[in-house]
Amino acid sequence: MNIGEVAKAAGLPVKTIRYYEEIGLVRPTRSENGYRVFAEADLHKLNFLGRSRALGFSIGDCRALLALYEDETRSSSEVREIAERHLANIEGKIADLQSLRDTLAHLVASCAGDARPDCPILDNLSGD
Amino acid sequence: MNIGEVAKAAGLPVKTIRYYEEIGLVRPTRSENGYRVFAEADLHKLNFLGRSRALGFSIGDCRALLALYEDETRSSSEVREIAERHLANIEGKIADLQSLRDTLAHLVASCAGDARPDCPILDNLSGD
DNA sequence: CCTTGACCTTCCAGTTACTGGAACCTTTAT
DNA sequence: ATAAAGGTTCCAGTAACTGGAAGGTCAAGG
Repeated sequence: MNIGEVAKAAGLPVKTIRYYEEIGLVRPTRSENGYRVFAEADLHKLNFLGRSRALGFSIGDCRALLALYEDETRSSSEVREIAERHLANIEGKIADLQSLRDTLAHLVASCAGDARPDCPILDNLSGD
Repeated sequence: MNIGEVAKAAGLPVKTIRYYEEIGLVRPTRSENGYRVFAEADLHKLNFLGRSRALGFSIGDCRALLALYEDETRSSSEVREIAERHLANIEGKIADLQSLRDTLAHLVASCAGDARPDCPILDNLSGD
């Protein structure tokens, strides 16, 4: 398969796949004309990467997950650890954002949002 | 005030303040030796920026908010619009992260996390 | 007077994970 | 013959800083 075909099949942009090759996540061969040639295994890897990224795993995590996936002697605890760390991370982000949201919601609610210049939002930002 | 002093007062890293000058958010004068000199108004601005950034506003939004803050003829609706857009943005992010979290939590819960290689997390990533 | 240490300066590179674009080559269809 | 569609490489840009190198300035101590 050429890159366009594999991109469509994996649901990833062509550019992204080239980038993944550049950082060593996939290693397509090359045909005589210099075009990348992807095997089924490469497509499988790209699907794996697409799903991992969609779950928010960093490229580093994806690399580790892929290595574990290909390591028959892995222990599931290694995988789980990565996922747990990521989960904790996400929960932290959610908490941060919720706190931001609450603050912002209060500020927005307190602001008339009309033609007058008085604005509790600006008052708050400027230190009350 | 020199940059170190104002940094401490505003609770921002020195590097950040230099960066803010570079992108035109503050315009300290210079003393004869080339050192930046910050007035009270600059400190006030930096505090404003610090609070805005802490609420998650982008630099672009911060610039707009600062301009509105300094514009006596503003209407509070302009401020409120920026805040509302930001709030909606954050709510979108929260929803995305919550969905990720739910998926991840299920996956983590389904994985034994022991010495064996069987792993529902990897199964899921590889397309079941 | 000299040195030491704390500040200050500028400039360059790196971070994350791509994305856009230019310049150019290959293949396929008309 | 040519034009469209697809491929190639390489460079630059994104957001908002952050780290580090090389070097100037200033106040205090011996």
